[in-house]
Amino acid sequence: MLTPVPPADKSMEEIVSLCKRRGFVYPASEIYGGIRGFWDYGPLGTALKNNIRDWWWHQMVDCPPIGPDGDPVNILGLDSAIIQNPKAWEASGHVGGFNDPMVDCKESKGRYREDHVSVLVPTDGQGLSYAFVDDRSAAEKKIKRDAKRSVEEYTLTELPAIDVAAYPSIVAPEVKTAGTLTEPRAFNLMLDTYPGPIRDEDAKAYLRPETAQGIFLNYKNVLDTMRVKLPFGIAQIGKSFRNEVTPRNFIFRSREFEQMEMEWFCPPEEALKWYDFWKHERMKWWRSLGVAESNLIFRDHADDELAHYSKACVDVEYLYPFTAPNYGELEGVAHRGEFDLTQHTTHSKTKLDYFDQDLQVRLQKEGVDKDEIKKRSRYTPNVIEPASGLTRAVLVLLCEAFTPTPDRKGSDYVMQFKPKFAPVKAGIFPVVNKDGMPEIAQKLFRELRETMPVETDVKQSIGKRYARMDEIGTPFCIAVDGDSVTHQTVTVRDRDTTEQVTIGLDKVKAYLNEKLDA
RNA sequence: GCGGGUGUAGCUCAGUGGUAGAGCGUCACGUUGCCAACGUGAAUGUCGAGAGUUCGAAUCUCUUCACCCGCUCCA
Repeated sequence: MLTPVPPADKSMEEIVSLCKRRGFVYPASEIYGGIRGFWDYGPLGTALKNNIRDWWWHQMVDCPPIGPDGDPVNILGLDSAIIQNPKAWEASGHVGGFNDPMVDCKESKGRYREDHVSVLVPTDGQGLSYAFVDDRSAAEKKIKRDAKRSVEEYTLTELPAIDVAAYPSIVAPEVKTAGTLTEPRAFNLMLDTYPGPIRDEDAKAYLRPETAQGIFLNYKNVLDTMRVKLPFGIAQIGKSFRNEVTPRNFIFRSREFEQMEMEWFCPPEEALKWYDFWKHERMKWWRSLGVAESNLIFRDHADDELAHYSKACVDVEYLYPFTAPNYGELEGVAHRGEFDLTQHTTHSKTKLDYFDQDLQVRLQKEGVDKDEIKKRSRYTPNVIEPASGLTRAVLVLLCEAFTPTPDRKGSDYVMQFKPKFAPVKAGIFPVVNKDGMPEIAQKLFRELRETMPVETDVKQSIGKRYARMDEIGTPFCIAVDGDSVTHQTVTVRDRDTTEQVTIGLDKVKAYLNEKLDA
């Protein structure tokens, strides 16, 4: 068995190079020089991604876990459009909140949101102005010390109200000299597009920055058409797009990526229970991918870190080679309260509440007052959202599986994917390309490929063929030898131990199926 | 966005102004009896892109693009 390698000792450069060399991930539009923040998934990367995606869907939608009270949970699938009515993004807060113009300071290298910067401007218009973000006293000190004037002679103005032409006379926060601020630049976090044959500003629409909103937009449809009761979930997997300021770290932060999100709708008083439930279910799921426990942690968000919509949030984090010894974000489980449904109710003028008939009946039995029942049985559900990156999951499995093998003669790397997620499940090789062996291998190959991705190869030495399979993480290699001809047996080689077992030719399929199911 | 680094074959890299290279990988043929064996042969490059200097540029200059590291940002 191979010794596990700590993520900090793995080289991203080697991982990226192996991904290219073996067809996992290519730089997007490489022949044109690439494009920042975009990546293409090659044949093996696509297979790996699909395997992870299918497992998520299987565990989330088709065969979800039993809930905290011992009842089966109900989650429905959805595939909403990438482009929605732009008003949806105003309601969600993405249009208003993330188009903030930023100013840079050439001196301090600081970057500030324009609307966060305040400026003390001399009321008489003579001399320099002094800017600050939080620390007004620092600006006042500069006034006394450098301008040698009284603070009373200045008027407080917000930076957005100041003309760019006046910037040269502004002393930026944290610096002493004036004129170091650049003009404000808009950072559009959403990519936009113009549906329709004519480019018309009024037709501007956005590529979704998250799949979640498509779920909220269809909450009422699902409720009206699918005979569901609270609590229930809606799950969706799909592409999202964000204008990341700095795409970095291979496929970790890219401008086009794929998400797996589930919105869990529940009565407000149950929200914390479900938050806790999904938090731990999600961690279980990540472990089920074959990720070592020690490489995964929870990180609870501090209150001041919480997004505008969120009441509580925890990240599942992974020990990426490029963040080590720190962990980096992988999945967020957020308690979104009723924020989203309320926002969309307000903006769309469509009721997105829930009439709880079970509660109505229960309250009637308890003899609760009629008006009280009416009031309490109609409410806006709370939402718990486990949201993870599918493309980040691919990255995690690539990093986790990547194992340099200096001890293994000739072989450089083994990708230790759990068999369930390996792009190729088995290689079928005649030990030599003669004496009836290739024919048997070909027959076995044709039989296995009916149900699973397998490869066969008759060229070159057997060792070389094993090593090639190791590098793409194929868990099993089946060698057809002389005994296959005389006794109808083959040997199955384990990728991680290189140990071999001899089994009957007719047992191969069952043997592999058992291992792949684990 | 800032600072630093890098860009030459699929991968790793050598090549500092004068004919485009190596190792590995890939392919073909031979060999083969379980771990990148061996032999012979072959293909593969607009030297990231564009412009300039020069008789001549992978090499010098400028611009640009991409990647890496550190800041910054990250609903």
